[in-house]
Amino acid sequence: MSQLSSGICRRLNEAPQEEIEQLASGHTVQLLSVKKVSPTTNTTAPTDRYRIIISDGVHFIQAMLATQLNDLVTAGEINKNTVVVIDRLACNFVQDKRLIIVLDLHVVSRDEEKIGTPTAPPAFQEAPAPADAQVTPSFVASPAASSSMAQAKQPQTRTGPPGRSGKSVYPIEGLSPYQNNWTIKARVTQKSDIRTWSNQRGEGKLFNVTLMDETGEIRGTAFNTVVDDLYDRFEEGKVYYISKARVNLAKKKFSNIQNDYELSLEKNTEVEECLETTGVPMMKYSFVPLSSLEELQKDHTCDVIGIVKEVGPIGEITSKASNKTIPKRDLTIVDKSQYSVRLTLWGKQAEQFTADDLPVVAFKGVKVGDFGGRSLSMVSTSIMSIAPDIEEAHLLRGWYDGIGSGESFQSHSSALSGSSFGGFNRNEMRHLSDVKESQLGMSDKPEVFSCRATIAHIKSENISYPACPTQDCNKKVVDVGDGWKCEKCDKTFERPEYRYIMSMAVADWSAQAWLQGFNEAGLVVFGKTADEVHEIKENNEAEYNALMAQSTGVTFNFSCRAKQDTYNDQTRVRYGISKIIPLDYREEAKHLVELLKSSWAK
DNA sequence: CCCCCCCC
Repeated sequence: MSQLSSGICRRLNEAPQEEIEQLASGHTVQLLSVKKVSPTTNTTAPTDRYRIIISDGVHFIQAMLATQLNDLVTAGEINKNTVVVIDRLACNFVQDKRLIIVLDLHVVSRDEEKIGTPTAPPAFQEAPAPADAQVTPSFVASPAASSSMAQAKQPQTRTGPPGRSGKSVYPIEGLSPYQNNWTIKARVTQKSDIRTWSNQRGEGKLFNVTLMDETGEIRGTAFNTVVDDLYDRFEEGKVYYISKARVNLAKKKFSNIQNDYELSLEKNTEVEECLETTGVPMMKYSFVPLSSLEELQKDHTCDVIGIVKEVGPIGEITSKASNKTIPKRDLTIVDKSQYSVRLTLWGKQAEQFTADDLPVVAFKGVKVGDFGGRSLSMVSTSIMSIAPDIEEAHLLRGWYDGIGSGESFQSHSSALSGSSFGGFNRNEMRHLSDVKESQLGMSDKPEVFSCRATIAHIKSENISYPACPTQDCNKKVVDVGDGWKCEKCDKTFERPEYRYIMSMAVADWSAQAWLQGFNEAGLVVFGKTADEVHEIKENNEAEYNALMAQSTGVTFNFSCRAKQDTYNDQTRVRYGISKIIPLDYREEAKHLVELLKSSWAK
């Protein structure tokens, strides 16, 4: 049985803030409960938050799990009765309540019984709240109800750690709207240009910064006169103490920063450069190989690192929406996965990019597009770093200068890959009922979708046609007695080459649909050439029927093209097979495991 | 209070 750090819960419940954060590390506690906090009413679907109850065997207290630890819950690493060591925590004071946030922990043991019979610690009276406080928040208040609390004044009695008088440095991960007396120490990883806007609600100007510390990232925005005050104070890459900014709920739709909140930099916001920058990381990347870009959904963001193999000329486009002209420049980057992808720079970055010495460039938060299969584009929150001093960059440099420069690179637009050119995209799988209900293909242009379905029936009367054997002709040829004539090639051949043209009913759990398949589909379904099957059909009806029977009931992954078609004044959608892939059960199982681990499974 | 991120 584990030895718990008895007494720690009572101390966490009573100690003043500056002591709590020093109490933080090394205490062994048992989790009596790990529960998701009921979602807030806002519609932006913030990250899940977990409330935990920690016990030292004598007393128990409530705390919150930092969202960066959510994976521990979803992966089943921690749950009821898990014994853990708290490595780091933070404490928020919300008027007379304290909110403990566990920032880091590690598991000591699982499958324990509840240790001891812990009780709630004796009531403890915090320093009295100021008289102008109006709201008494519950333990975890809804962020929607937070604006009045964010204004609540708090006693300023803290002394803080050495290095900065009167201020304790607060982790970005722990920031919330419930408290306004904090100072973060953060690196500016990205600073936008000053942007102006004008709409029915008014006009103005703004800029954004992305701030990062060891615990997380947050976006900060300044408007109008604050732009004049602060824009020149921030320099990308430098570290600042920042305090007295307002913490608002982030509208996650508009940014890929991993934080439910964002900062509004205001008139009285304090910004002070910090030269002591140890422990403040330069940048956090999560690189994806260029080969796997097609697994990402269009419009999602990702981090990539590559060699800039080609620098396109500076160009200009005219935005359809705003009618503005914007400079652009396309780069082609390649990586170890032996793929290449086009990446577009905009504006100043497009104009100023000159590197022609095949540099390593890292990109954070670039947007995935589907032009040419897959493409990448810088957006305002993206960060480009030329020849960054990180391990991945050095490895890539070494690989390219050694063997990479001699390799050839696959582009996403090749017929073999790329979702918009007949590739199968697991992340954009549709159910057949959904395909039909959403009237895919009813618009002017064809639309593609992927699905998994089982062959229920193959129209067996006519599955192939006699085709011209000329490479890439494929036209139907006619029997002219002494041979087979192709009108297009104006040639007569001794024998045609049969090609599949088949119509088959497929079904998934939701619906059935008729799919049209051509030669490639037939080869996969029957495992024989159309010539061979034609031969069987002519000579052995029983064998032909057996082949048809054995080819039904088989499941495939498909990628299809839905297209409108008018025949006899009737317009309907036809689904063409652009790719048919036999199931790889190892691959399917791997995907299911990933699905079980994801928040979807909850 | 923005939130557009463009084009082919």
